[in-house]
Amino acid sequence: MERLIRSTQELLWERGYVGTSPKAIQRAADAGQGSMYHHFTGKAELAKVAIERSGAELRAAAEEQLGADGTATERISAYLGRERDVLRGCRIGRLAADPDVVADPELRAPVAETFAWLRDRLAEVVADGKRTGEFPESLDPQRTAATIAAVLQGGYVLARAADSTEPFELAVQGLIDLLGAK
Amino acid sequence: MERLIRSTQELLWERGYVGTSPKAIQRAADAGQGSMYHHFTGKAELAKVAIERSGAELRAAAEEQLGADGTATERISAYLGRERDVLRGCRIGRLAADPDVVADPELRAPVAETFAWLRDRLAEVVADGKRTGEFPESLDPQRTAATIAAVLQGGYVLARAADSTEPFELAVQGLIDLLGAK
DNA sequence: GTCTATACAGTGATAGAC
DNA sequence: GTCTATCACTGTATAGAC
Repeated sequence: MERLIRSTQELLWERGYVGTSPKAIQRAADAGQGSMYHHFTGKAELAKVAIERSGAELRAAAEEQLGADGTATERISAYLGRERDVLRGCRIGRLAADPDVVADPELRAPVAETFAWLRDRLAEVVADGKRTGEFPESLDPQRTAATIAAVLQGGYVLARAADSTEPFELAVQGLIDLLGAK
Repeated sequence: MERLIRSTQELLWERGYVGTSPKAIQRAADAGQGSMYHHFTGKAELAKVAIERSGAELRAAAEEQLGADGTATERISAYLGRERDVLRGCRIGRLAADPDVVADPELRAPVAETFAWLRDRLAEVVADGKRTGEFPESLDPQRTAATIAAVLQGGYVLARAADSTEPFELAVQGLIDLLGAK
């Protein structure tokens, strides 16, 4: 059951919801049909559990940099620059491309909540930076947070399209330039 | 044949490559099996033609704002702010999430070329803005161009995840703030 | 050029044995 | 709890008639 969830997380990351079949999950988890349908009502419920867990992992990973000691600029730079498997893309952002995920409120909810949390958390850090004078009073935390999150998600898209991490790194560096040159 | 290509463009946009079946294409195009397999060797070749066409359309649409009269700032703002069906996402960027597209050089090529063109074109406009003094000498055109493209692509991701255009608009506005506040 | 027939693996699930 | 059997259907394609 644990393996079913973890295998589903991996497959959703790699192939999305539409591209992931129950059979593939069972194969990857080394479990039979009966096992999967005993623990879960079907593909959708299993995916929901897997997405929720991936969302929690993403939040924990982001909090490692965003909640660390240091100035707002340092924390944001650490978050932007941390080790990432860029060409694999974002395990959560990837699901936003999936029509069946977006169409099903149960599946979309954990995706929506993860990004809502991330944007709020980034906005807090930006607001911290305004208090300390790192960022100008004119900077809008909500907008800036959305921009930061979007650069990461878009960076993944550009990198996968190019089959190269370069566009991701350029986009992140361009953002850091813009944030710093204030 | 024309209808086959156009239907494939629509379906790829909506459901991606993995989620689009030959049968669905035929249904949408109101064409039979024989017709499709007469004109194309299979799903992959038809998709390649469809992606190439969508890429050309994206370039033409972008050039409408980026190649218009006006300052660099005006052209970039017009491009960022033009009418978009945000919740549908980007017809090209969407394909970067598709494992079978990224894995097949024939399918990935038009996606890669479209974004390579877009980043170059944006970099030209940024360079124009440096010449006119709108942007500071310190601004790196390649990086900034990647950031702009990433904000759009990431904005789509955040918007679809939230089932709302708001995150897209916030991210774009945040970018405009950062570009303008120089 | 387009149609119908056919093929064979895979999808997503249910049923019942153990 | 897990296994195997079965099912109706779809995915992707080939073959051959018209």
